[in-house]
Amino acid sequence: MDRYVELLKKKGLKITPQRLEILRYLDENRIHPNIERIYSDLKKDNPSLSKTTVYNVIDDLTRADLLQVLTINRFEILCDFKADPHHHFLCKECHKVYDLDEDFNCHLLEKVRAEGYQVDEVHGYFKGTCRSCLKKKEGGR
Amino acid sequence: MDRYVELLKKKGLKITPQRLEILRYLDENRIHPNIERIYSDLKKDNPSLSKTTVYNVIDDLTRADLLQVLTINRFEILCDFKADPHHHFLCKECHKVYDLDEDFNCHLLEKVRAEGYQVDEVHGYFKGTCRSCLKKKEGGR
DNA sequence: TTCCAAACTTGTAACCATTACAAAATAGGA
DNA sequence: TCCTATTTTGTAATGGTTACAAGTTTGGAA
Repeated sequence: MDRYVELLKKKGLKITPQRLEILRYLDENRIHPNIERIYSDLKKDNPSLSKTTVYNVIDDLTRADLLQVLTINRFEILCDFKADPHHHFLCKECHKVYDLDEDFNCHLLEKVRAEGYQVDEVHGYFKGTCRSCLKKKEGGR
Repeated sequence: MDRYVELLKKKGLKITPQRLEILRYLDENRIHPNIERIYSDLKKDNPSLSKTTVYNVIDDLTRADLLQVLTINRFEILCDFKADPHHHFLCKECHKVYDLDEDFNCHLLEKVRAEGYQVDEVHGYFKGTCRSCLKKKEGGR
């Protein structure tokens, strides 16, 4: 069975050509495209594709944990096919986004610098549930 | 001399009441407010304040490295008075943003979990200049 | 295989945060 | 004190994202 059909089934999402196309596109093009880029690239072979659909599919797939959305800059949302968690480097000159080491490891910053990147900013964003909300949830049971 | 006057002077920015107010507000209220929050809180004592000014001042102060802008979520820009670099935790339940350990240290993730946070996502965003752009810049000289 | 309800896609219209702009006000050096 | 560049302000424009409703498709049930 197609790899992407399988991914969708596993998550209980319906199989649609649009979802398959977008999944395949993001898997095969690891360029962290924004919505506009995804839309215009796929529109070529799928003239009936709507931008609303791109938004909807990205939302669905992100909620299903098949993609992640990068908010690395304030100007656009970038989409990333989700395999192992990994970090990112945004070049402020060419605006390319590079994938970094998959681990949130010791001395990652030093390693990134050793690889020749000039690092001006380091943002670490953890997301989840804080202690007081966890407590509230337990209490609610 | 006022601490904030000094900061602005050091960066070669003109001293204006609006810039001073916003700097003071962000320094004294480490709540990572969005633009709307800054505007409405300061509007109380400065009825003539314009939202455009808040946008302008945040831009100026960020470019001068006195603030940093967090793009931790796709819905809004959060502002953070810039002291030492530090990381952030976004609670997806209450939407609070917590400051974390100042170092990009060994086993930060484990430490965050040990402190009782439930971590679902870890984003590491490095920003600067990539190797090929550095090379281009050298060549351009 | 056919049917049907729920889910999905599409296009348009609405929304709203951010930016552009021009006029008025201010800062700060001469 | 004066003058010019800079900053602030309010309004209007912009444009990415979302809401909505109609049409289409999916996939399970009969």
